[in-house]
Amino acid sequence: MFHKIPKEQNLIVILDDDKDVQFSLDSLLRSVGFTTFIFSSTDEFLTTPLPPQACCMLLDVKLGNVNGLDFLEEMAQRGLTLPVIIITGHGDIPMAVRGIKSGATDFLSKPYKDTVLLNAIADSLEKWRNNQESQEKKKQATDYYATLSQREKEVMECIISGLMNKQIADRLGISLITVKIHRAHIMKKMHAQSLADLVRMSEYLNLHNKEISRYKNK
Amino acid sequence: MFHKIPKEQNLIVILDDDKDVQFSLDSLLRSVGFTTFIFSSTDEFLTTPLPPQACCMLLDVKLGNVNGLDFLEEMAQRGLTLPVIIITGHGDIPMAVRGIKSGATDFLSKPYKDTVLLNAIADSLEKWRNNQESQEKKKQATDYYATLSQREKEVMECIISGLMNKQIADRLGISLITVKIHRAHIMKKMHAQSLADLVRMSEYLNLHNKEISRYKNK
DNA sequence: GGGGATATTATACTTAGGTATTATTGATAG
DNA sequence: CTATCAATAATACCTAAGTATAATATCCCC
Repeated sequence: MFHKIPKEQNLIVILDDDKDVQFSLDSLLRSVGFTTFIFSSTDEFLTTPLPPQACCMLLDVKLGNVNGLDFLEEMAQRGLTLPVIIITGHGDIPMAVRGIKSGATDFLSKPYKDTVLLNAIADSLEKWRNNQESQEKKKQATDYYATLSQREKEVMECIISGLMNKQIADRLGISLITVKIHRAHIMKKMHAQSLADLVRMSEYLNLHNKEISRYKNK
Repeated sequence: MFHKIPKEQNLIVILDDDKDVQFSLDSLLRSVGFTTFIFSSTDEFLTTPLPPQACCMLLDVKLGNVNGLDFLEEMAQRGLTLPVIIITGHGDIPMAVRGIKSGATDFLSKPYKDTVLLNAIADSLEKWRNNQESQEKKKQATDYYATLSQREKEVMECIISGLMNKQIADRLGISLITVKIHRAHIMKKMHAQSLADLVRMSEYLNLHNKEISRYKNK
């Protein structure tokens, strides 16, 4: 199934291997003004670049020989943060529990009313909007961090641990002035206006030793 | 399954208005080494101080004329972070979805096997342990923050916004030296070893203007 | 082999941050 | 009424941080 990638807002991704379901979901969503982006398999979805306007996915539990719930967990592992509404023909409570615990924003069992689906989508949109900001920050922090050299990353870890330049110099076995230069580069590359800024940005990264300062003497 | 239940985490809270259910849950849990703390109503639970060993709650959906799911949401609003396993006699998917979305760690519909419940409790314990650390940090940060005077709180907001002492002095209309003194008091009262520490602690608080520094000139 | 990025260091200077001491004022609790 | 705390401020001193300039060495790519 080929679709031109929509450029509009409010793009709903449909991942379902049943043509009839695809058609009826597509009809409903288009009738209320959404754009759809339809996939029949997880592979098809994963190999297609997703437009940034994508704000919600409708995911079937039964996708050929792929379990939709397994796939949901795989998405999370891949860092795909698109809100997902799970739709299933034969759902039960353990399945619903697993789906929500895996991060789905809703779990709908057929038959359901159109309004229920549309409400679920509205909730997902809300969640999407709320996540956009922190997602953006995380992405930006990650991108900036990627431009740091290895040494700069080491110095940055020390900085956000609360170490003084002198201590950093000792730890890395370099001179004080070198630390200062690295530090200046870090602030510039990370686009941080202040140390407080840098520390908050680092919270979006996965830097480990955040608590060194708590164990240092005095 | 439970090789050893730590004494610090052995208390299961049961909130169910059915005496028979209370008895059977109590028997099962005691047989595997847990201690139980049984309540028949939400009022009874809310008015009784909870021992720190409490690590998990088993919550019935039907509590007289109180809806267990409503109560779960109320608990969250009151800041009660005890992991909750919902148990119900007549559950359906929407109910399960709501329960998990409201923060329950599991949703069990009768009849269920004992092992299912015990597994759910084990998972809750895991969650409880993971939450303990950040809960502790948040509580500590909040407690320390509460000891700050009004002026010190104002200065602290400026500090974590990334403002320099001079800028803080201008903004608050006080002298540079006074800002420095406030700052020293803040670091001491907050038990922060470094500015990075203070910024991270502030993340556990609900201080608003974290992004002032992004808008300052230069 | 030259250009560029990275890493390093030095000197010199400026600004920012932290500490100690002392002191005044106003409010509040005992 | 007095003691304490909060808030303010001045002086003086010291340390930490930041900036500018210049220089050296390595490594990799074209």
